[in-house]
Amino acid sequence: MKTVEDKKTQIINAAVEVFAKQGLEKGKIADIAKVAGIGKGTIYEYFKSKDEIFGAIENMFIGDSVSQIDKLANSKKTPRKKLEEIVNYSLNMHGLMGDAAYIIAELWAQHSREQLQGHKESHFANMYSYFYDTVINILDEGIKANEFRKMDKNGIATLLLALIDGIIWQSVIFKGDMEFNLKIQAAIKSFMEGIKK
Amino acid sequence: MKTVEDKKTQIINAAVEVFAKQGLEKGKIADIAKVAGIGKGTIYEYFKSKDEIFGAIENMFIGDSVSQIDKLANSKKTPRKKLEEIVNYSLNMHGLMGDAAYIIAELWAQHSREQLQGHKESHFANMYSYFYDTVINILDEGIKANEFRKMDKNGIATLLLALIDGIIWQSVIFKGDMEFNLKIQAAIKSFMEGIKK
Amino acid sequence: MKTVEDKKTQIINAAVEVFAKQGLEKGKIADIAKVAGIGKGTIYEYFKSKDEIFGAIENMFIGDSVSQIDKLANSKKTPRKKLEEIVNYSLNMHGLMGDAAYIIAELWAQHSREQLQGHKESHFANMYSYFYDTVINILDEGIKANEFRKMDKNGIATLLLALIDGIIWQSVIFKGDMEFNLKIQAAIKSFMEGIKK
Amino acid sequence: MKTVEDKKTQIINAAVEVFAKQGLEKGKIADIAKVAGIGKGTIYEYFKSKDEIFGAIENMFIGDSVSQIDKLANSKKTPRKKLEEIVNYSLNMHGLMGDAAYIIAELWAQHSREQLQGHKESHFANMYSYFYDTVINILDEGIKANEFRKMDKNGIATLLLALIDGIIWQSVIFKGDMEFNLKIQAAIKSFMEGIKK
DNA sequence: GATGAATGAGGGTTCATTCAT
DNA sequence: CATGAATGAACCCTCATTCAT
Repeated sequence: MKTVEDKKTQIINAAVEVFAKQGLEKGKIADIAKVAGIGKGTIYEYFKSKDEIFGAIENMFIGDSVSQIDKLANSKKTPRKKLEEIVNYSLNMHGLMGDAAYIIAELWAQHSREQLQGHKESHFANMYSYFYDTVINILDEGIKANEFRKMDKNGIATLLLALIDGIIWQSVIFKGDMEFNLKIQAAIKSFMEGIKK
Repeated sequence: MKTVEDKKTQIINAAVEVFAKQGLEKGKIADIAKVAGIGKGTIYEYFKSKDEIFGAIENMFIGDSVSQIDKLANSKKTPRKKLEEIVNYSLNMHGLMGDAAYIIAELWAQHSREQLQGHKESHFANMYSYFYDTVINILDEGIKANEFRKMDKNGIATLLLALIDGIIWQSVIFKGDMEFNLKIQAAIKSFMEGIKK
Repeated sequence: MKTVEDKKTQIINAAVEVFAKQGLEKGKIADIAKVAGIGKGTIYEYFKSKDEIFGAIENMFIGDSVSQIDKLANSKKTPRKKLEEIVNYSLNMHGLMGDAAYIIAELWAQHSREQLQGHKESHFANMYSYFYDTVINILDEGIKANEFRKMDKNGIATLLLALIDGIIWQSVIFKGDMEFNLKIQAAIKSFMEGIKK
Repeated sequence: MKTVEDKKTQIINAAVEVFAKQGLEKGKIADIAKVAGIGKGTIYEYFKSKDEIFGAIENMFIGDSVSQIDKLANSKKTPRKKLEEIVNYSLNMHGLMGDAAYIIAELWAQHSREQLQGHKESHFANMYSYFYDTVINILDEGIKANEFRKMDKNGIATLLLALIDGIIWQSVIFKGDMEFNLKIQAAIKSFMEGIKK
């Protein structure tokens, strides 16, 4: 039995596919409908507008990311393992979300523009602050457990988050380049070396 | 006396202003003309299409970045100083290019999409490879000069580039947040500490 | 026990309410269903199309008007009294039919257009001719009864019908204006004075 | 040389033709463009929206009517002659404005609806008040000139305006019916008889 | 009979591009 | 060269109607 939520998900998935291929603005509602295998009008039974679809994708991405990071942060693993898994999750996200990275980039830009113009608060900024706090906690934990050396936690946390973003960002461009994946692994190792006791 | 190049620059500047405020797709040719203080038709005397304006902005950005990095890399400074200045240049770029960061993000996404679909080669990827090689050289230089410790150069270079991108990316969101600027400085310092001898 | 006719009436009433508020074209079937407290699909069990609902409203209006005028015309009152009551009935119709006056205006226009284009005969025109004959008869009666002076019956009948329409028409605009109501009473009195013996 | 005003008039004329034939809502912008012999987009160079076209038609109608009535009221004719000409002008308006009567009816209904819902003040109501005052003045003039008998001016003025509206309204339905025209003439004559000294 | 989810034709509006001046 | 009036393809969204349940 299909619930409303199922249907929404079906549409969102089609939308992600279409927007990834054509871009947020060029992606047509008609195409989303075709991909979802439903009629154009049906989409409007579940979303008031194209903008609302944007919002839903954004929320899905943010929700998924937060819950995933949460799960990793609250696991029984060692701090070092936690950090590695957070980085790897982010790395894999591109694969997990399919081509969603393009979409996130555009939503991000769009959102930031609107935020700048005072239209709305940034969900992305909130997400960031949350991730930042989470990383700080793990670092603390690691220091107390004598696993990490004493460090400027703010600097390292910022470095780590920037690293993750940078990797995602670049992976958009170097998609499918095997050599790039090796470089990333090397980068992560170098980072972890830098903070270990 | 206005050369053709001057006029093109005038249009590009107007385009950057408009696209930054409205986005690549929502930014209208009519608005660019208005901001540039010329007629709508005149734009088409200098650019064949809106897409060509996108390309010109992209080239300008890549050209500026490459020449700037080049200049820094070939200066007489110490390797450590060179790296710091490269990072700082990138950091300031957001300020230097005004609101161009939004635009770059969208061009990037657009470009990656087209690349994925086999339409054209990625200027961004080329730019990256170039930056990567430049950083590797500086690291090499630093190790030989006994300024940097022995390290996995590939990992560290990748880490550095990702750091730069991540910072730019996040600065889009945290624009104007003073605390964020402090965190960035801390992150850079942490990174430099990690590679020094 | 609800008969089919009851259900139709229920729908018509809802339709009148909706059309009065939103107009014939802007008034949505979905809203009618909501107001009627039934499902959208149910409306199509009783009416083949939106146009058929228009027709039903029109028929109801014409039927109500004709039967009412008939009743008044065939009553035992004096001719003068009859005319006064016909006018007053029309005057009150606006109140009786709620906001139906707007609807009638639009149906009228729509109908006239279709008639002009040869699509169908005008029920409104038939209704008019009937009213016209009725008034002529009452005038005759009044003249014979020595209650009305000799007159050009055609002219006076036309004048009276136009007066009624004009008042309804204007009352749409001056709805709720007390002063306007006084003016109308004065107009009717003036008219009656003009035909009395 | 075509001015902007000329172009607007050209579009309005096409719009009147289209709306008269199809109705306000069913009349398509595309059709207006076709009738005007211009491109669809061009219409939006001169009018912001379909609603603005409605407004322009309304203003044209009201402006024309007011200026015409004004001219008649301020002429050197006798009061009786003035009234006759005002009535005749209104009668002819249907012919003068082509099929505009249908349009006016719908604008009227639309406008009244909006007014009722508090959206805007009614231009039509203002026009009415103006006509009313004008007629009162003429009646006054006629009484002083011993041309009209003493009367309830408010009643007679209201009667006259209602007569005019009623005639226009009915002429929509009886368009082209010669007998109807005779009846109207008879009605006017009857009215004039009723007020003469 | 009753329902409302699904549909897609249709229309208002936008805007990149053209071209006559 | 420069212009901006004109254009029409394109697209979002609405809503009357259908039909499986």
